[in-house]
Amino acid sequence: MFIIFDYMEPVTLKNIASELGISVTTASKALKNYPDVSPKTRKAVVDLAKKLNYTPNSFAVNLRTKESKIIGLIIPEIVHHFFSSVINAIIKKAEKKGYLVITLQSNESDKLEEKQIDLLLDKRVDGILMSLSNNRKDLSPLKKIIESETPLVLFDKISKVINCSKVIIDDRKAAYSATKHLINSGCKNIAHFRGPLNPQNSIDRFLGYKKAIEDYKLTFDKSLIYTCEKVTYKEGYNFAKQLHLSNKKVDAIFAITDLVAIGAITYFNEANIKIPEQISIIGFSNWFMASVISPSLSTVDQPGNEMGKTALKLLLKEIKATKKGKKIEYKTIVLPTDVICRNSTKK
Amino acid sequence: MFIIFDYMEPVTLKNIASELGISVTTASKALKNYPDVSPKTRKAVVDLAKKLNYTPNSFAVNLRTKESKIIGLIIPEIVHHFFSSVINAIIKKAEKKGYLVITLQSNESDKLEEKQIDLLLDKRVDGILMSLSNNRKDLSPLKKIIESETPLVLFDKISKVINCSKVIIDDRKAAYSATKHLINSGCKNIAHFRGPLNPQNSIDRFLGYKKAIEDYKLTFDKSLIYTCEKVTYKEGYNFAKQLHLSNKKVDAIFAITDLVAIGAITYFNEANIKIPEQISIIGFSNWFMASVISPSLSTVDQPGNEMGKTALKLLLKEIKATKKGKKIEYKTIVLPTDVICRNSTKK
DNA sequence: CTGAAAGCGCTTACAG
DNA sequence: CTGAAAGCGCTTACAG
Repeated sequence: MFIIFDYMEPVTLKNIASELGISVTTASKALKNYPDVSPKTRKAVVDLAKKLNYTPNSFAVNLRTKESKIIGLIIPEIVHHFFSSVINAIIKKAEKKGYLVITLQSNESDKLEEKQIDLLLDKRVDGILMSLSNNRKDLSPLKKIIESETPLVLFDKISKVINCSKVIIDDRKAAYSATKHLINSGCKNIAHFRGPLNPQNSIDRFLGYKKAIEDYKLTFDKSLIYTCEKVTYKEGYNFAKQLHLSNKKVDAIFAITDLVAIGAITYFNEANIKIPEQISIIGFSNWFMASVISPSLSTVDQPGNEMGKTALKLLLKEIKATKKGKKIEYKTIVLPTDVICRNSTKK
Repeated sequence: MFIIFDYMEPVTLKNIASELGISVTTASKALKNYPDVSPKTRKAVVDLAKKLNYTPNSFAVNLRTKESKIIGLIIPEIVHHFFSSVINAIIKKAEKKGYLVITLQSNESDKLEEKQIDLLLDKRVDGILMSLSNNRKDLSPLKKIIESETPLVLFDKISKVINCSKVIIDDRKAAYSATKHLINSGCKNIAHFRGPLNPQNSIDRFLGYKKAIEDYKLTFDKSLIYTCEKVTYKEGYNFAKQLHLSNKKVDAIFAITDLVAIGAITYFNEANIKIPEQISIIGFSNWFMASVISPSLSTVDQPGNEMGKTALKLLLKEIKATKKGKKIEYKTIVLPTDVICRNSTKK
């Protein structure tokens, strides 16, 4: 045969068909294992396809099947151990299931988050996974996703009023356990470095803290609540300093996040305040660093991997159901957390 | 008018055209600002498109234009501060330029890496950005990318023999500076916790270390070289212990990575060895944690953000050139690094 | 200024 | 078992 393919042009079904003197239809069916193709023809097609390194043009496949085989993921920040491990789990599992993942980072900006939702919808991703930015108040962008019939699963930072599947931890309970751990170890005046006022997350952790204080007959003292706007290391450091210089009687801190807790630890180390003898500190997330800082940080383990996996599993199920035109029933899955005792709290 | 669109069906150009009684061609041109459309028609189309929330079907656009507007990114590990910040920069900048990013993680497995290359090529991404896994020896998968005419830019962990653009730091020089910093502060017996034997990165850092030792007339001692297979915290910890128990005369360590350095710091802290008085430690990367650990870790700043931005910039340029059928000239960009002096080394 | 037509590369219902 | 035809939803060269 003297048919030569320009090696730059990708091989198409048409090439294969004409090379073999058969129709595009048959070539397509042969490669897709349709039963109504003779073994001989099938073999010829498969062999030639392999020889020419044929791969179906995904643009054409997408257009025909109306599926992108892409999942969109929007998170507030990648450079954050918890989210890194969530992404990780999602990407890995998606790949196994034949999906690729487009990741976008809202940077805690609700405007950007909205644009990113539009980008993903325009791209016609098969489903969207989101952890909301702290400032999200207007929920219409989320409703837009749902109206577009694109399956949506929220995880970690969710909105209770949006009607979709969710994967979360019980922040209130987890914060309760963390505070209880401090109380059980003998602490009586426990400060809380909380997160911003809006996100459900930080509200729940605050409420869990408060509940524990009250249940165990300690006095809730509003002046021991410090509100981190950005939830940074720096804020942890500064509030620790502020607390110290205020001369308030405090023997423990429950911080919204390990990062904030580590900021506090750094300050107290510098100020020569002994942890946990003079002040106990417990964080939240079980970031890798928590085990490495000195003293090592007691914290609440937040299962990032598990959360990513679970969220993706739910999403894929909904994608499948949607494709079949089935009604989706939304689930909210609550993953368990553990308090991890290290050296920043007393035994 | 009584034409009603099923609200579930996405709006197409055809819908708009028939609603307005014009052709699809004209509707398309109107939205794409072709000059040969009357202002009146244009306005009608644009208004209706807006009213109906029309967005072009990207599958169709992709198929027509043969562009996916997606960039593929393969890195060894996401949960790693340096790569997180690279991803970050890439995603942000890509978004601004109208591209979305599919991220894949090779997990240091060359087999997986190959599969992922195929996935991205099958997806017909417009370009690929890669940082190679440590085990990459067979370069044919990379050549496959190049043969497919998909622009490829390697960053950080590259292969010198592959003919494509690259963004790197001068690892040898950076390691030289780090070692020199130890020497200048009075250290004479400097151990090196190096990376695996294969990756160029770890070879170069080793060579930079060795060069500095020799230039400054210290004796290079092979027994002071410890090779991390996985470049983990644990290895840093264990080698520090091994080194300590060996009773070798050593007053400094240059570690391939902050993570390894922090492992070492943790061991020495536990063993009550004073840093930097008894042993100085310098790391590599300037991971966030380096500034927070105690003592804070001197290190080499590796500009992740800059690297991500630069790599993407090069890639987009090549994508544009390829589209125009222009010849690409490959560049290798070397980004500057700095030694950051903190408290784990003497002044 | 407008539109008919071709075509991107597939998939699949249908006819034979 | 095979293939002609329609169609997914766009874009664009071309004719008028």
